[in-house]
Amino acid sequence: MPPGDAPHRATADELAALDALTGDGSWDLDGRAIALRHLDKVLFPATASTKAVTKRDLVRYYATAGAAAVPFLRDRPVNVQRFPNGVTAAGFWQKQLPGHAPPWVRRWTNPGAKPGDSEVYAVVDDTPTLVWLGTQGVLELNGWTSTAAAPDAPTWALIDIDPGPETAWAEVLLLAQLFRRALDQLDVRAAAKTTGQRGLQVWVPVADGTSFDHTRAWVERLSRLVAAVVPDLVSWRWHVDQRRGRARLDYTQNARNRTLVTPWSPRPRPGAPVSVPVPWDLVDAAAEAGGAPLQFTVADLLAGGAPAVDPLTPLIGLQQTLPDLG
DNA sequence: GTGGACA
DNA sequence: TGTCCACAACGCCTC
DNA sequence: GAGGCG
Repeated sequence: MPPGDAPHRATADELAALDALTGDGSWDLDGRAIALRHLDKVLFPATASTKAVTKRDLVRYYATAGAAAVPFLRDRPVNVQRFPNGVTAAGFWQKQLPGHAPPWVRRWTNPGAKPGDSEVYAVVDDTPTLVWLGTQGVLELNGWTSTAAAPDAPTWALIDIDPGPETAWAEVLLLAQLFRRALDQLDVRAAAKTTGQRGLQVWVPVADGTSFDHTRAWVERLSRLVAAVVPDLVSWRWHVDQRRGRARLDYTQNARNRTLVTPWSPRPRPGAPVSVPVPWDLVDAAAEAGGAPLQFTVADLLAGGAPAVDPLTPLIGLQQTLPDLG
């Protein structure tokens, strides 16, 4: 699929065919035949506030959310977290694409792989590939920050607000707002997304050719400026037990083959939370409400409960030079 | 979820 | 034939 | 250099 083309979103007919499948079968999605088994297997058990999510639900989610998620994955190697027996059983990371993947899954060979390293990565260029990963029990996708064409050149600078055990959600929101204020003053465009857990991230699009050394140093610098405003909320200690429960602003993810969870990826946690881009006005509203939750689940999104606007998609490919921070 | 290495 | 097993690993930091 | 950290 050429870059810029809208990825496929499952049609009503395709979804009806998925619902009608009993037992093992093959599902035709956008011209690709996807083998499906154990569709009623529970991958996320029910919680007090959520219903169980089955493999059929997950496939349906990927088939519909692919239209939003694939633009963030396209042309990038992907690292995945797999839970073939559901989120309550042991899972594992996978980088190397198994040889039995369908031939239409795009492959990228890492020229920087050392002996013993993963060499062949999947590239999620279309919705059927995403759905196939779902059939393999992929419950979290981590796309590279750089592209297959230029693996040493990030396209995003990533700000990761990682709360400690003593960090309140309202404080996470405050930190995000402080980043936003700083970015506004610098005339830098960026958008936030939930992580599906307790943190928030701010993604900053950067111009082609920017280096990881540059994005990492820039995010560290900006994070230290923000932390100086609220020194009691942030710790710069390396060891967890020396952070006194405070938040960490983790700039070190800005490196080759270091990844953060992809927008619209589920998280392998009870309730099937999803990492969702959120407009700044939603961050502000949650903060003004004293720390109202900003949490979206697979079930919420299947029911059409996403924010009305995805503020991150319009930033894809924005050629932005990071300003000098003095 | 799947294939490969063993018994 | 069945059962066990693998399926990631970089840069930063402290000691 | 080893090991924690994410």
